[in-house]
Amino acid sequence: MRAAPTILHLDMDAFFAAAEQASKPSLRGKPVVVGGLGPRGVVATASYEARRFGVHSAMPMGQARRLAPNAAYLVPRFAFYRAISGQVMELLGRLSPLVEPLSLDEAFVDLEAGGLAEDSAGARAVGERLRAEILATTGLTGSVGLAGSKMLAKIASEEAKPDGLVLYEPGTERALLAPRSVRIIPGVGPATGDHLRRAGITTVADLVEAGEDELVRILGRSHGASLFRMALGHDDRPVVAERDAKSVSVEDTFDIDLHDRLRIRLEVERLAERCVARLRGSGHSGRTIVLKVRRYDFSTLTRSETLRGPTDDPLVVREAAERLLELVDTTGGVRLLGVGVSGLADYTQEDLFAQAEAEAGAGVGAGAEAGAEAEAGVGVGAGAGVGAGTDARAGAGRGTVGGAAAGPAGAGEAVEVVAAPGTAAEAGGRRWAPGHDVRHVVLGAGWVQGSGLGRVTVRFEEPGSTVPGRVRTFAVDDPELEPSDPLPLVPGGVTGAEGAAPVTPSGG
DNA sequence: TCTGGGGTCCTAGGACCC
DNA sequence: TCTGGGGTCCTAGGACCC
Repeated sequence: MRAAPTILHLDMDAFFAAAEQASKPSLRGKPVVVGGLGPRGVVATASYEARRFGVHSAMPMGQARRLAPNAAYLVPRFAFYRAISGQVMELLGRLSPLVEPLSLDEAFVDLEAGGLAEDSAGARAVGERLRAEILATTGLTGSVGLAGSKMLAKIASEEAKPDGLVLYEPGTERALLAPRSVRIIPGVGPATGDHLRRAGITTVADLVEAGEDELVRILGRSHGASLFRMALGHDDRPVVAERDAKSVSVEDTFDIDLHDRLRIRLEVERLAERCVARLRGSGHSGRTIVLKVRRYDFSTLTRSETLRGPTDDPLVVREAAERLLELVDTTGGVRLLGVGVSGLADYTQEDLFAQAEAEAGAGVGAGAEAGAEAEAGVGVGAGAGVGAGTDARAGAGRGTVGGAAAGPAGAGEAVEVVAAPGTAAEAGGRRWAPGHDVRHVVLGAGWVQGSGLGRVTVRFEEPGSTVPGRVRTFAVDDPELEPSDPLPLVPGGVTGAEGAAPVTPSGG
């Protein structure tokens, strides 16, 4: 705990959805939902307009579509978000050497370590200036919480949303927390919340009254003790700039459950290769290989194997994953497979044991780098591409509706951005995923509004314009249309497409 | 149209060791 | 011929977070 509110928590507002609205003028002020569009997709972020319909993060996409049928549904563009995140983190880095990113859109900053603020007034000024800089640099809004501890700073930023700043004076913590639900404390989720409720504890004041011994009895040593401290407003966790990664993993949920044992094995091999590519990309090796299987009934199990020493050899990881698969009964079907590596060594080291084993096992590791590029840029990510090939497509594609084919969106215009659920029309290896950027030889920059039935519908507009652009439909194999990189949100800004020449938005 | 993907931390039992 | 007490490693599962 510190005497001045010099721990800052920044949380960008509806980040993915806001980034999409900033880059697509026709979506501003409209409900936008970003997430997996497949039959098993979930919502990653809903814009505030979509939240009014009851749509929220982690909700199954099908449910979101029922609640907000006229919202725009987009696939996430991670490379784009990462670029914006980089700009924001850069601004935070100017405030203090101690910046702790929690995700692409969230971070703690220790203002005391930065020497920029030593009292409430100073901290507030820094926070407001930061918000202005973020808006000017990215075109997006973020909310700021300031307090004497991480927990309170985070609660403050939540309270500040959207587009606000809240500062809690040190000393007020207990009174402030007392009437709130136990769920406001980070680390208290649905299960712990239920557990406590059954014990008659629903508010933070109840936690304090219950006392540490009682909480330890209910929740266990570690959780109980830390929860009691939090309830009192005691939290002296430091802002930590760099934390070493502890594990690397990849997983895929399949559009349709997998039954064929050979196919399952093939997918495990592919996942192992992707996992190693990521492991190597981060400069690590690891000792423990983990296979994750989610069955048809959503029950999830893991099997792991620890090697004698760390490895980053694709063949070693793949063979371990295959051995682990042999331990799992997959009758009934599999909806998810995952491969992970933990017990990371913080440097890539040649592992003699693993090498020897590999050499003994089979012709040494060719085919290794294969999956290496998989991660990069593209950002189509999220489950797409998984079911490719054999899996059935759900239903016939409802083609994009161009109801709004021309002109500015009048009030009430539905922004229909829909392809056949879970699909992105594909032609010549090109995927027209909803929301992704394209360029037309004649008409210029635009984005995919939807696709299906051999057609792709594009709205031609750029971040800088103030009115929605016009919509045109093309054949998916139209040679004049090609995928392109994101345009900067503000003139001269970053695009997420390294090396791409920034294009100044029209009218800028 | 029920439930993503990438992480972290904690618990608990058994093996093993001193 | 009924019991030890830690500490550490490994495995499996679960809660939680964004």
